[in-house]
Amino acid sequence: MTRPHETSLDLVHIGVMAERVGLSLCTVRYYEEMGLIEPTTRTAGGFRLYGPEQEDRLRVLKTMKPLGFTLDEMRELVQLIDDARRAKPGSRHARTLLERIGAVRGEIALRRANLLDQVEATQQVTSALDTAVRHLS
Amino acid sequence: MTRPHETSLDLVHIGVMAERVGLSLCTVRYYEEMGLIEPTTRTAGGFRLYGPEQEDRLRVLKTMKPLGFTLDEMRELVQLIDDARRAKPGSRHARTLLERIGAVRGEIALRRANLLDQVEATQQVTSALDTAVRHLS
DNA sequence: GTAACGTTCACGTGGCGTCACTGTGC
DNA sequence: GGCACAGTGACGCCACGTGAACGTTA
Repeated sequence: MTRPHETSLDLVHIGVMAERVGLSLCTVRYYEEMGLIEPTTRTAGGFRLYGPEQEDRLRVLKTMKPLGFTLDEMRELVQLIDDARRAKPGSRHARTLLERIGAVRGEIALRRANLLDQVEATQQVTSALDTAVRHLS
Repeated sequence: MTRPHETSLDLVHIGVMAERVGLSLCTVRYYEEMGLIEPTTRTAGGFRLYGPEQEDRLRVLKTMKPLGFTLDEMRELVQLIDDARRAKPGSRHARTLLERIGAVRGEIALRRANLLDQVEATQQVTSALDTAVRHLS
């Protein structure tokens, strides 16, 4: 019934969106300045309004961040996903996109392996602490 | 036999040490400026010389870094380990140190859990890529 | 109308990287 | 004595955080 033209109903202010995805207002605005994301629209007074697709985008960005990617790389990735969404399946363009996606997946696997290494490394720190504990008691 | 007074023989320059532990010269010098570590001694000309115990210290610092600790927190930790090494076992001081060590271990466990969460989170990014791949082929 | 929330702009911060230039060590 | 290595500044950078001063909205 209620199909108010075209645009979605659940547009939210930056505060709500930031809270939802777990990023600070500052970060979201900075990501916009760096060209990683844009609000769906703005109010007459200039307030940013975000729709659900922006929420997805922000979630992707948030998960990428701790993997040690730079903002440039993160922009590349979300761009890539966007392009893929819009590309004609099976087309020539689609194939080159598939290749780039493969490369990105490789990068992610690498970072993931690094994270696991770091997890193991924590053992060394705790064992250093263990030594201290044994000495003290 | 060879007990050349007191000091150890294998003192190395900053370049060698940095290479060994996998930190940059800049980082090592910066850590010194921040009070996290000091060279065992210096040459007459002013070159930094590091002994094995400094290597241990740097390794601890290097493993702590990716856990997201600030330099202040890292300084606290290495100080703590130092104090523990020097404290009289079973003493009153030793007990308070043991408490602080326990707290630090808790913090490390927390960071470790965070790392593991991030590892899982990579799945979400790759699955977003998978969706794109399925769409393209 | 009044709080809470938002805007832009400018400056600060942490943890280094990067010169530039000079001084050491083998 | 020559050449790599090291020394100390000073400045630059990224990814935000932190106000200030002011406008918007439920």
